[in-house]
Amino acid sequence: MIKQQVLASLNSVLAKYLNNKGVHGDFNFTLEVPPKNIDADFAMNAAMLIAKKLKVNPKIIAEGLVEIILKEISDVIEKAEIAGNGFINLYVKDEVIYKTLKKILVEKNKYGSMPKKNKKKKVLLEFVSANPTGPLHVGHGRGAAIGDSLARILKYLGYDVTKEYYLNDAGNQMFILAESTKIRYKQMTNVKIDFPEDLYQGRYIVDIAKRLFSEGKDINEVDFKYETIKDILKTIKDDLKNFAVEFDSWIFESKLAFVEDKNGRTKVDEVCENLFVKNEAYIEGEALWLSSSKFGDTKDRVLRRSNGKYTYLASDVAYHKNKFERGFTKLINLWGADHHGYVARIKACVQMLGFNDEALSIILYQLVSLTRNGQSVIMSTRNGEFITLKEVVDEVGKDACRFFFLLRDPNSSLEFDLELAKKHSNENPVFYVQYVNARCNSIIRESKNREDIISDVETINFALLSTREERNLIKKLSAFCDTLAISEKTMSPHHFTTYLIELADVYHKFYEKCRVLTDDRKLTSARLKLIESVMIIIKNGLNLLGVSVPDKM
RNA sequence: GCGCCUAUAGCUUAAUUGGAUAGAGCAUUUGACUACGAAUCAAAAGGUUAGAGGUUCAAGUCCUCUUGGGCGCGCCA
Repeated sequence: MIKQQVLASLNSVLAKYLNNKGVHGDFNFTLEVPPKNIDADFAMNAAMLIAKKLKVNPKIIAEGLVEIILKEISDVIEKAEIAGNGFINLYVKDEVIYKTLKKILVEKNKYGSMPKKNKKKKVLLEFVSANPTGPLHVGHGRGAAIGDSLARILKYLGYDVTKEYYLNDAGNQMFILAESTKIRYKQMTNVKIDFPEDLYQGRYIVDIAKRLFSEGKDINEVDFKYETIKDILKTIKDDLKNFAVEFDSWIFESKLAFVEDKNGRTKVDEVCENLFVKNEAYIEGEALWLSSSKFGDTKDRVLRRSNGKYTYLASDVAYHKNKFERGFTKLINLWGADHHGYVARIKACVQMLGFNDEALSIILYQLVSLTRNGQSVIMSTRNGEFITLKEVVDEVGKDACRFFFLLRDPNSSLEFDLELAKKHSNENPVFYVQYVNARCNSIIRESKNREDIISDVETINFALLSTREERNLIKKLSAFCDTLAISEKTMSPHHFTTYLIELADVYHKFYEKCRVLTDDRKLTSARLKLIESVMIIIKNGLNLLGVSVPDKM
């Protein structure tokens, strides 16, 4: 918020300066937080950028800028200095800093948020979308955490977000799945039969068969595919719920793509014909091919096989068309990085359907590498040994698990050591952050014994918060808004874990140095307001990550 | 073989998207609890950002090459 205000003021000054010089064009200058050895609040790089354009010495530009800054916006900037290399170091007026604090206290859980006015930003965020062939594993958990947090952040910023889970229930994997349950069922009826290796081995299949068997239905009357998917889906939904992830919309491939209308035509028929007519698809060797190489794919892809059956890609094209038809203007797909080979072709499809390439963003997250006592654990839903999301959540808790998943850039691989995650100790950074809230609460509880506390925000003298630690803390609180901005820009929530850890660090330093409850009534009141703000921001930040905030630990 | 991603301290990693002396946590060493929670703080040590070139006022970040790692290359989903 401080940064935004300074930036706005500087923009107006800069526009005036450039206008006087007769220079046109955009200068995307930035305000940086300077390194520790420099005392200033912000550093601006505008002089270098302008100097480059005008081909003059940056120092001359900087001198001119400093002069006009001090003249025009002295209500915001206390001091401006030129650094040797052309940076302008800015010192923000105390009033601006304190105003932020007031804003946080007044706006509370809306601080930094935008009203839901961006109707044009109707976002469809599709994530997890794991095939219903087994419970979610740890890798899906990362996708769930990232997607859900991203949705929370975008909503906070005023986007109209729909979270969607797409179920591939139409492929021949489903046949194998149904067969797996059926054979398990048969084994229970004392029929001697081996369980083939290429079927799903997991225990959950046995459990489903058990349920069906206990219901006593005749084997020929049971719809194994339907029953198996039903149970697995329930498991998936339960696991997600325990992970604080809820979807707004569930889309079944079978229903979306393969249901016939009154003329006996499906959506896949429609979209393939459409592409053929548009000359984006052609027939060769009796198969229907998509000309995806025209739009950057490495080769063309089959939509309909020579045997007349559609590929997975075909129904996916229908699905993406459907997304746009439902009025979404921005599609975000969150995929595991092992699907990267699929990006080019689906992007090609979007363009062939007549939509802007930018309308679809595909975020890839690197898979979780799971280790146990240093030994890597192979994760496969087909294998006997795999670690489910539920197992990890049950062991380390929802909060630690989510925080852990959100700790890294999606594009960087995440090492998840089960033994380490199981440890319920302070090695986990989530405790470091939550501890801030616990400490704050403790002080608040203690302060309830006093009757001389000033609670009205307007009568508080914030100028008493004058130590370096206090000023740093307020500035860090204000950086909540910057974190929102960068998260939006990069479409990643991981900046918030980093931010909260940094905020916690600054808070603990403040805590050591500045005692809150003292004999000084006015100072105590001001500091109590400061920690109230800290609690608001910690809570807001953790909410965006889907992590809860205990008052006591 | 082709394509995408990636390489930062002993380990796990961040870096406001091209900015100043590359930040944290864990592990190691040292110090601080008779006032609000020591799940904390203060300090030390740890780096040629895989290597070599290039672009520019400025490169961990962009470009080229080399090397190591991950993943993907079906008329599977």
